[in-house]
Order: sequence, then structure tokens, then C-alpha cells
Amino acid sequence: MSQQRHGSTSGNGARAGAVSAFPDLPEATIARLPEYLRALHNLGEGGADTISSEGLAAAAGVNSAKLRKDLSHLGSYGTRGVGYDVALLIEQIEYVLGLDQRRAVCLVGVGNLGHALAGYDGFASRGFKIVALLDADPAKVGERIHGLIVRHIDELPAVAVEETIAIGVIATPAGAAQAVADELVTAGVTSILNFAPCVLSVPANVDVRKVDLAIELQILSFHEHRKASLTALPGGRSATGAGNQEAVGS
Amino acid sequence: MSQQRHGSTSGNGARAGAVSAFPDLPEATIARLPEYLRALHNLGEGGADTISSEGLAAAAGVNSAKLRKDLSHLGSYGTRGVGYDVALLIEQIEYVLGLDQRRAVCLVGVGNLGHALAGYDGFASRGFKIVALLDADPAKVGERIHGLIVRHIDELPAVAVEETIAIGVIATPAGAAQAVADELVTAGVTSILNFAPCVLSVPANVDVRKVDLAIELQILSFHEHRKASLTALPGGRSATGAGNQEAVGS
DNA sequence: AGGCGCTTGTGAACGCGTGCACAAATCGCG
DNA sequence: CGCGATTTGTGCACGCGTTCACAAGCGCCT
Ligand SMILES: NC(=O)c1ccc[n+]([C@@H]2O[C@H](COP(=O)([O-])OP(=O)(O)OC[C@H]3O[C@@H](n4cnc5c(N)ncnc54)[C@H](O)[C@@H]3O)[C@@H](O)[C@H]2O)c1
Ligand SMILES: NC(=O)c1ccc[n+]([C@@H]2O[C@H](COP(=O)([O-])OP(=O)(O)OC[C@H]3O[C@@H](n4cnc5c(N)ncnc54)[C@H](O)[C@@H]3O)[C@@H](O)[C@H]2O)c1
Repeated sequence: MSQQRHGSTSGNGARAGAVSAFPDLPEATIARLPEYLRALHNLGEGGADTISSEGLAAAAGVNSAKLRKDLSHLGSYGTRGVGYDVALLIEQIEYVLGLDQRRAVCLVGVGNLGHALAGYDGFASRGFKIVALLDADPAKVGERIHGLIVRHIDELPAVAVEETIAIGVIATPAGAAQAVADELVTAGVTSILNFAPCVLSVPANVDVRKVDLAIELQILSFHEHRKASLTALPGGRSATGAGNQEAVGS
Repeated sequence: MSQQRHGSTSGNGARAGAVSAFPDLPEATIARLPEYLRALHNLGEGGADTISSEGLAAAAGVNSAKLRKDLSHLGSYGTRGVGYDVALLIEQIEYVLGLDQRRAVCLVGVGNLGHALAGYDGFASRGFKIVALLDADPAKVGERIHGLIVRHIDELPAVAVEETIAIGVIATPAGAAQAVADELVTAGVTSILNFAPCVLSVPANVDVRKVDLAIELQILSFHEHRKASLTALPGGRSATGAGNQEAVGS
């Protein structure tokens, strides 16, 4: 039990006072903001100063109406007849996502996958910093990867004291994932990204997101199956198929 | 343009005749079926013969009503007062997902991430088989990884002839992803799993799914930001937070 | 055979997300 | 200074997905 949905359905919403008034963004919107952000960075590097909703939507692979509605939830940062100021919009989205402060990431499980993640430069460039690599295997402990030394999982509490860990990444086998998650929670981590193919039970105040390769492949397999059974039918050639672009993770 | 949604909104649906009558499953349902399948395999190995919707829902991390509705779309494979036959349900879900036939996967880009994917045993155990590893770097070509030899990307057409590729996986830098996608499509691949952080343009009959780490982290970052700004407010301790478990991929 | 408890399957209500279509707003130009 | 072109911001309607609640069905026990 205990796994609910994000549901910001708590009725606390925005009070009369202008204390902090955190924007009560729809979950679907915040899932797309990173995509907009990446598109904006690309456009900015391309020398663009302003961008229309149509242009940005194309770059992000979404409908322009959806994009405008998403951005309108952040406030009015566009100019009618002109478009959005790229630099300003980047700043706003980064603020909302909390990327203005570099967040510390702790990676647990330096195996096949963990090794690749540890060497990924896409972390640093997006505002994250891996501050610790942890593993239970004594043979792995001490190994140096991209300037970081692998430490033993038992040192997690110590690591948490040295630096406030914002996000814990689990890249251990499924059998160890729940135990690792428990330890992360005990150490004060309130956001977990789980690569192990299993369900995690965590307290209500902890956010868990899961990335599961096999699920993605199986969904694609379904559509292959469907397409195959369709082309084998009367209908005709193609035309019935539907392209898509499901955003999933990174 | 060109990127629409899955939308099986084509009105062809189920004809009067019982030709193949492919179940017109909601997209949200098929995204959860792999999760149910994994839970069922675990339960089966645990010696369970039958399982109630409540039990299976708990194992898969979802609401039991949702699970029953999902399964009801496949037909009536449960027994009232008893539950679902584990083996039968596994068989049915695997059939619907098209996992009864082993699907060939082609991995393009054997770098940091591609190396990890190539060595992942989670593919084989879920009904997939990597049949080719491709890369553009001459230094990588010829390398042996887990019994497969890395071949040059130019050999893709030849590979496609040798074996029908069901799914292409892109693990190249973002700059090369669109070109690789085009080559995959030309080679006849109609399902793509993209790890590069960019939007792909593909014909309407090709399915693309994307896995983006950075997006996952940024979503978690947002919730960290939100939680931080909440605990700093009058309210009280916690209780307002919301646990969750977003399924994403694998 | 009948009744009782348990579990599935589903009708109905609700809420969220999407997309259309347009009014409001801004810029540039004559 | 006013007008038209352009683009944002949003009210509204629709469809999908989720959840509740319960009738129908099944097995077991007496
Ligand atoms: N390799 C991939 O491409 C891939 C893809 C998708 C998902 N996954 C999943 O990611 C996870 C890791 O996969 P992998 O291929 O890297 O496996 P791996 O066996 O290569 O690595 C697992 C690592 O976790 C460490 N570990 C085990 N128990 C631990 C514990 N209690 N605390 C800390 N560390 C512990 C092990 O020492 C090992 O180094 C698995 O759950 C796998 O299903 C892997
Ligand atoms: N490493 C990670 O943990 C990680 C995580 C998430 C996403 N990604 C993304 O996955 C992709 C790969 O990451 P990586 O760390 O493995 O990078 P990498 O540079 O280590 O590997 C890229 C590989 O692609 C090959 N390649 C380049 N152009 C090619 C082409 N046209 N055809 C075929 N092969 C080509 C290169 O030779 C190289 O071997 C990137 O887009 C990255 O953003 C990586």
C-alpha cells in the first residue's frame, strides 16, 4: 500500500497572502517543461533571441496550443505579436524546476548500468552533480570512475552528512532495490530514480520515478503485433498506423 | 510536424466477422500490462497458483479496480470468488503484447550507454534478442561484446536482410540520432526506442518511444523544490506531501 | 440443496488533459 | 496616429482515464 499518485490535490493551494504561492502546475505540464527547456537551449545556442509558440512547439515535438497553455501556467512571459524571450523563458523554467540550485545526486549500484550513468555528462550539463558512487561489492569499492571513488554502501549516512543529497539513483539488481531505497530514505533522501524492475514502497513524502527498459520494449512489441495483424487484414496498405512520440524519461 | 499520438482512433475497430478482432486496448492499459506480467512471473515463481486482483494489484503497485478494468479489456480470464489463474493470465498478456514470438532488437551506438545495454540480460528474459550491434566509430567495429561483434552502421541494410528487425534502439549522441533513425526506417524498422535527448521525425507508421534520464531528474528536482518551499511555510510538518510511483520505462 | 462469503466484471460519475477557436494585446508601417 | 498583421493567453467542449460502488457469479460449507 502507500503508493499513491502525485496528486497535488491537497486543497492548500494558493492562500490569499503572497507568501510563496508555489505554482500548482498540472503533472502533465511539469513533465513537458524539461523538453521545452532543452529545445530552448538548442534555439538559444542557434542564436535565436525570441521564439514563437509555434516554433518552440515544433522543436519540442508538441502541439502549439498545448505549449501555450503549459507556459501560461507559469505566468505571462510572452509578448503578443512577437513570441517568447528565449533567455527569460529559460530562466523561468529553470527556476520553477528548481534547477537554479545544483542538486546533488547519489548513485547506488556501480555495475553495468551504473558505470554508464556515472560517466554520463548529461547530468552536469542539466544542473545535477553526482556526489557519490556507492556499491556493496568490496571488489568495486575503491575503484575510481570519472574522478569519483566508489565507496561502500554502509557509508551512505556519512555521505548524507557531508552533502545534502537531493536525489538517489538506484542501479542495483531488483532484489536489492527495496533495501537500498530504505537506506536512502533513512539517510534523508526524498527523491529516488529507480532503474531496477520492481515496485518500491516508500513513505508518502518520498517521490519515486521508475525507468524500465523492458516495459518500453514490450509496449513497442505490442504495437508491432498490432500493426502486423492489421496489415494482414483487408484494409489496404498503411495509412491506418499512427506515428507517435511518447515522452518517457532520459 | 508528423508526430501525432498513438491514437488508435481509427474507426476500423472490430468488424462483425471474427477475423482477428485485435483488442482495441487503451494506451494507458497496455503501458501497465508489462508491469502486471512481471508481477505475475514473480508470483508464479513463488509458487502461487491463482491470485486475486487485490494481491496482483499490490504486487504491481496499482489500484485493484484499475487492474480489474485493465484485465477485463483482454476478456474474462478470472474466476469470481477465486481470482486469476496465474499461468493462464501470463499466457494471455504475453500473447496480447506479442511476446509469444521472440523479437529481434538492433542496437545502434555502442558507447557508454550502449555497452551497458548490450550486456543487459533483462532483454533475453523478456522475450527480446539483440541480433546486431552497430556503430560508426571504426575503433569500435570488430569489438566483441557478450558474444556479438560490433559491425559498422553501413551494414544496417545487410543486417535487416539477414533477420527481420522488430525494434531499433538508438544510443548515439543526440546529433546523430535523427540520421540513425532515418537509416533504421529505410531498413524497414517500424519501432524505435530512443535514448538520445532529442525529438525524432519519423513516418506516421513508425512508433517511437523515448527514454530521457535528464527529464526524470528534472521532474524529481521540481518536486524537491516544491517540497522545500512547502516545509518552509506555515502549514506544519509533512502530511501534505504525496508519495508516488510513476511508471516510465525500463 | 441452499445459503454464505468472497471476488470478478462493469455501469456510472468525476476529474484531468487536450485541442479548438477566438478575443486581447503588441508591433510595425504607412 | 491608426490600421492590419501577428501571436499570445484562455474559455469551452470533448474524450480518456480513474475510481467508486455494486450486481452477478463462483466455490465451499453445512
Ligand atoms: N544494464 C542495463 O542496460 C540495464 C538496463 C535497464 C535496467 N537495468 C537494471 O538496472 C539494474 C542494474 O543492472 P546492471 O546490469 O548494472 O547490473 P549489475 O549486476 O552489473 O550491477 C549491479 C551492481 O549493484 C551492486 N549491488 C548489489 N547489491 C547492492 C546493494 N545492496 N547495495 C549497493 N550495491 C549493490 C552490485 O555490486 C553491482 O555492482 C538491474 O536492476 C537491471 O535490471 C539494467
Ligand atoms: N551514458 C548514459 O548514462 C546516458 C544516459 C542517458 C542518456 N544517454 C544518451 O545516450 C546517448 C549515448 O550516450 P553515451 O554516453 O553512450 O555516449 P557515447 O559517446 O559514449 O557513445 C555514443 C556512441 O555512438 C556512436 N555513434 C556516433 N555517431 C554514430 C552514428 N551516426 N551511427 C552509429 N553510431 C554512432 C559513437 O561512435 C559512440 O560509440 C547520448 O545521446 C546520451 O545523451 C546516455
